Amino acid sequence: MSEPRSEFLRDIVARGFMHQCTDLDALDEKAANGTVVAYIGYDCTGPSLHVGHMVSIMMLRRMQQTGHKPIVLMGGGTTKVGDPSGKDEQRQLLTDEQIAANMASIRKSFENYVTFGDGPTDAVMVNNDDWLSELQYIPFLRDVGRHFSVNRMLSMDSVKLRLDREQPLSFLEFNYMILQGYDFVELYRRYGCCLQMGGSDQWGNIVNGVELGRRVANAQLFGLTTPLITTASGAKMGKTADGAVWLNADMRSPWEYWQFWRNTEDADVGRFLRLFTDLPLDEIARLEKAEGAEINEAKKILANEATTLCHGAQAAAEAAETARRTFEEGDAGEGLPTVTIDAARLNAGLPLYEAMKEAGLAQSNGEARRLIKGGGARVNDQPVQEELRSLTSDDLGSDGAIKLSAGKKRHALLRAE
RNA sequence: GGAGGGAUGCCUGAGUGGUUAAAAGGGACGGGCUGUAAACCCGUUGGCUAUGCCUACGGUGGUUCGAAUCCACCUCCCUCCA
Repeated sequence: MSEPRSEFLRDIVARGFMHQCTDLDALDEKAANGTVVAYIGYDCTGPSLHVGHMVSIMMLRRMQQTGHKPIVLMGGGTTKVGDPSGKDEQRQLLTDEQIAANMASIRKSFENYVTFGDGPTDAVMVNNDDWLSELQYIPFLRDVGRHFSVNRMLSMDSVKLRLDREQPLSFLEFNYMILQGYDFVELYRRYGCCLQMGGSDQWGNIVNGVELGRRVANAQLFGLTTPLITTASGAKMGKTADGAVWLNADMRSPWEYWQFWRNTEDADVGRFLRLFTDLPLDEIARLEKAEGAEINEAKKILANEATTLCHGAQAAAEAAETARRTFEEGDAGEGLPTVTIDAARLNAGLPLYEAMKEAGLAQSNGEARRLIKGGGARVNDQPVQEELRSLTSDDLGSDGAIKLSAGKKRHALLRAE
């Protein structure tokens, strides 16, 4: 197809959100002529989403901005069943209260990206437990199961891969695609939802839903997937030194969030600006042209924009200022993660490794000691030689804090009281 | 139901009685070079009250001076046969 007619598709194609679509022309037609209701499904086993979810979250944002209605589907029902995939990571069963708490927490994050409400283009959040838990086995098999050919299910990638590798596949798992397909039909009936989006790994499941909709509801449904986002060096995006980059501020501070984006590889800057910020495309084109060290300016803009969306403009500005003082002036930025310890311990001489552990710069004393031994630790920007160096009140700077560093990028302030 | 094979550190995967906190690779972290980038080179990679102690090779018991390694039972997985 040439240039899409609808603003929605034009926007997401230009920004790199498009991977595959079941019927791009027909969807374009529909989006150009009216409001499209679309959904993306999320797991709710945890209280927060992370950067790996950002592409789909931004997708919903783009939708709403171009006049359509996003639905956030939470997999409360499927969570209850428990996903048997992954051999050492069987999901613990969560109680209804935990699921409700997780949903509420995730919804708070979403509120930064889409507007919830009752209007025609307001977002809604729904839980598939509302209908999945009501299902009755025999009627479900008769109404929905009859439309799934086992022959075809066996040929689906997700299944075939498992079988080819001779890995186990439980019947429960085998049913996942059916339940997911059913979600789509249910959302169509309840909200007139006609588009499901998701990562490229969801393609098979999405197509199943589209098919099922045609068969049981005679509906024309659409599926659209986003590409899997990896960094230019091929790594899956969204992990750092200590795990996932969560969106909730209490799990990952805005400062760390800002740092995550600031540390983007050169080759990814343009792509990420298009995907993860609202900046106009022509401005991004200008920014990504920067050569050499100048690209760092674009990275700062990326970090500012992404952090503003997630944590607000003030938090982003504070993180940027902390970064400027810490990295460009070699100063102890006020906004660095700060831990407070008992002054008595400092007076008595606090082993550096212990302080580093408590400041979150190392997971264990041993790791901290290795770090020191390897020359990666600094106190007030002075490299540390002795592995058993102790901190005392003499190390306190003029601002009453000791700056601890692990490597060049991870810093923390230690205050006594 | 029968026969055989397997379960090792973050992951893959060696190791079949002591020198094994466990080869090798990956990943991750740190150092060097840089631009808070990539690539490359080097180092580190169980915990602790740290020249020692503790925990660890699916689980529980046992044999032995000594077990990831041998035996018994259990759990889970795979293959073949019914």
